[in-house]
Amino acid sequence: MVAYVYIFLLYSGMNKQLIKGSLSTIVLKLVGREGRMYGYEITQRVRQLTDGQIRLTEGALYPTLHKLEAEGYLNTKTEIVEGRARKYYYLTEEGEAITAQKVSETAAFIQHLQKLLNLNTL
Amino acid sequence: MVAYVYIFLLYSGMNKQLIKGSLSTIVLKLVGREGRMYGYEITQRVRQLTDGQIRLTEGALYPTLHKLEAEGYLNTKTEIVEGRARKYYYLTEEGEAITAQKVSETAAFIQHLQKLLNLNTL
DNA sequence: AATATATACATAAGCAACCAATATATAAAT
DNA sequence: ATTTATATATTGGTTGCTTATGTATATATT
Repeated sequence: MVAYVYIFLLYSGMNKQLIKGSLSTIVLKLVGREGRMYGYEITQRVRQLTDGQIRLTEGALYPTLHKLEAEGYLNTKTEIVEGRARKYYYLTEEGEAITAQKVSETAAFIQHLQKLLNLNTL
Repeated sequence: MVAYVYIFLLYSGMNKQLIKGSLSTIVLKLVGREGRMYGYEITQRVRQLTDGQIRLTEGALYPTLHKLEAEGYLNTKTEIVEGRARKYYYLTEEGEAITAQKVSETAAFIQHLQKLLNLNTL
């Protein structure tokens, strides 16, 4: 007799739409605190720091990185590592300033959200 | 002689993009805890609870209310109060369930965001 | 040798959510 | 008479994200 075990993987779908405007802030902050990061590394770091619950897709990340670079908040340096190109991103001075500003705005917004949703009392 | 006082109102513009997909959650939660609310009242409550820092515009609110009603999460009852029509919104049973779910998802997201932005240590 | 997985960057199409502006209308205040 | 506050609603536009696709190399598996 053979026992068949059916494993149902229920992908929650709850992963969706949870970034919403805070993506550039997250990217800037991560790059700032690690000194330099490349795109793929950022996706993995976000996944790791959120226990796999937030998955940063490339379609969202790369346009955001390019935009932040165009705005003068990030600089790049491409290196070849193990046969593959890696594009490292660094904060510019302006990038450091805007990061601090964006992080504090997000912190304020979180406070408001907690008040509106009665999360303070939890 | 007449002294003209020019008052320059500098609208910060920082009000922008601060709702971030949490609008329907906020609306549902507020209506749920007050029992019933009408649109204008919601805009004023959000403004009051956030010390004027989050301004919920009508162009965002009314489509959201209509959508939540169409989805079966809100019911309405129109009353005439002091000559003006007021459209009160109530949570349906489904609305109560989805509110609890959305609030806990938002709470989880806030936790992730705080970790990514190093806000825990503040 | 062939295939799959992980690494690494990137773009295109499309949709949902939000903002700014506008519209209508009544009541109260100046 | 005009402005402000109350009250609901729509339209047009933009941004930000998702899904899907594309390219390419290195490593692991079969």
